[in-house]
Amino acid sequence: MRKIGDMSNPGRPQPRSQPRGQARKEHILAVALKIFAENGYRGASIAEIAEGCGLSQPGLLHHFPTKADLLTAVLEYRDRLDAEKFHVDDPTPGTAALRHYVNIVEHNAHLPGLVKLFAIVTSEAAVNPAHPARDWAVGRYEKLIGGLAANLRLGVEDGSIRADVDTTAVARLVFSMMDGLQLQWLLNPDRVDMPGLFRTFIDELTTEITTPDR
Amino acid sequence: MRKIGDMSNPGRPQPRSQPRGQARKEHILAVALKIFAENGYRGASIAEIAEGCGLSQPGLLHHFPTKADLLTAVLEYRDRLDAEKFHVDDPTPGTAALRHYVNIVEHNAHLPGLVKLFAIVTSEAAVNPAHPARDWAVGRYEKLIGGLAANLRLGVEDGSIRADVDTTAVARLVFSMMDGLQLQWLLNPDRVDMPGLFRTFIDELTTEITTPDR
DNA sequence: ATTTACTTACCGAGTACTCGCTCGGTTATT
DNA sequence: AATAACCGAGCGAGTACTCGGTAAGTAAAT
Repeated sequence: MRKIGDMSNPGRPQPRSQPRGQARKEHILAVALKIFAENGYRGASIAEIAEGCGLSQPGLLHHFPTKADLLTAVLEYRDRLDAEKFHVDDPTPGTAALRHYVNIVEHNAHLPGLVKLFAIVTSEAAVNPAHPARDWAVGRYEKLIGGLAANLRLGVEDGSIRADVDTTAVARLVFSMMDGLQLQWLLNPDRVDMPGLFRTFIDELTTEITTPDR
Repeated sequence: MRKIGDMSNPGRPQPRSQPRGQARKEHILAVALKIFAENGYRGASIAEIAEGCGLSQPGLLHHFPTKADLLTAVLEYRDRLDAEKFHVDDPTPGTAALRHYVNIVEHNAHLPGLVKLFAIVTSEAAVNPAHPARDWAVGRYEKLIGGLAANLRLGVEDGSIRADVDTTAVARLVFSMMDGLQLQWLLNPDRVDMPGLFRTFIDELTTEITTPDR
């Protein structure tokens, strides 16, 4: 715990508590994201990231003591930002939850850097059990799938979704489709309409799992 | 062209034409596959592959002059083997083509090494335009999607598949689902029933695109 | 208001190591 | 005699990370 708030001019909005290293840190995270995204973990070098920040190598390592620390900081930072933007923890019962992810995919279509980061890091972690982001990747899927499945279960309870639907299985399919489409889109952004394809998938899925009117 | 066959003992079945370097080469390809699969292109080292073959580094480079050559040789070798095993170019009209891929996914569930190789190399290529396997990845999707779409179009022509189905879009969705499920399965093989999930997806998809009986 | 004590934010130089790849040569096969 | 199949040694570049230091800022004590 540190006491910082009570300085002489409380009126100034000021970056809040963090003196200035915080701004530098966020800058580093932004640069690191881009370089990790295009080269993966092993392919990215601390030197390159440092240079992109106008720092020396030891200068960067002052803020993030190891390369693995830097990667996990980038991932956590992005997760935190995303959790704020899309309030993923709010309950959105039923098929509305599915439509929510259509919006996210549309949003991601304008952020290839982010998509690349998640694609490459997830694959690396999937393929190499010792990868520094392994726990992150496993936990991320758990969180995503658990959250969507919970929302779908709410839909089952209120009767809008058929009772015989395996909500976890559906959630897995949804995120598989998201990730698979991202790969094709990154390889061929002009010919692959990622949001459009995902939307048709979600539309068909929605009509399938919705309780039929009688 | 090389003339080798006419040696003194034509009765022996012998590995066919290639003297012995061919056997060594295939051994190298098998070892390289495993190491590329678990570390990606950049993360894998020629030294490690050579050691796994009982060769020195220059000894390996005698057979494959550069690292990129070795990777593309591995990928082409696998493609050739797969094309022989699953005769992908045979026309299998209609939804039978979809069921064919269910079999392949079931088969892949016993070959995590292969799945890893394709997952990591595809992601690397998707994320980095200068990746040595970029053309391979783009061309592979083109071939897979084109082939499946063509088979689906046959189904449209013979009336078993609805005429308003966008066959290319459906093909893209199928392979997206394959690749996305592979990631989740690699991260969590015990909890993710990859073939089962893919089969339910294909089943639902099949009923959707089939012409309704009237 | 100034000194003292401490922390933060860096950098230059270097360590020990790995990387892909080459050169010059030897051995085995045909 | 010719070619294929190697290997030992080494090159130049890059790797993550460390060491020892400096300069600046901050907080409390005087």
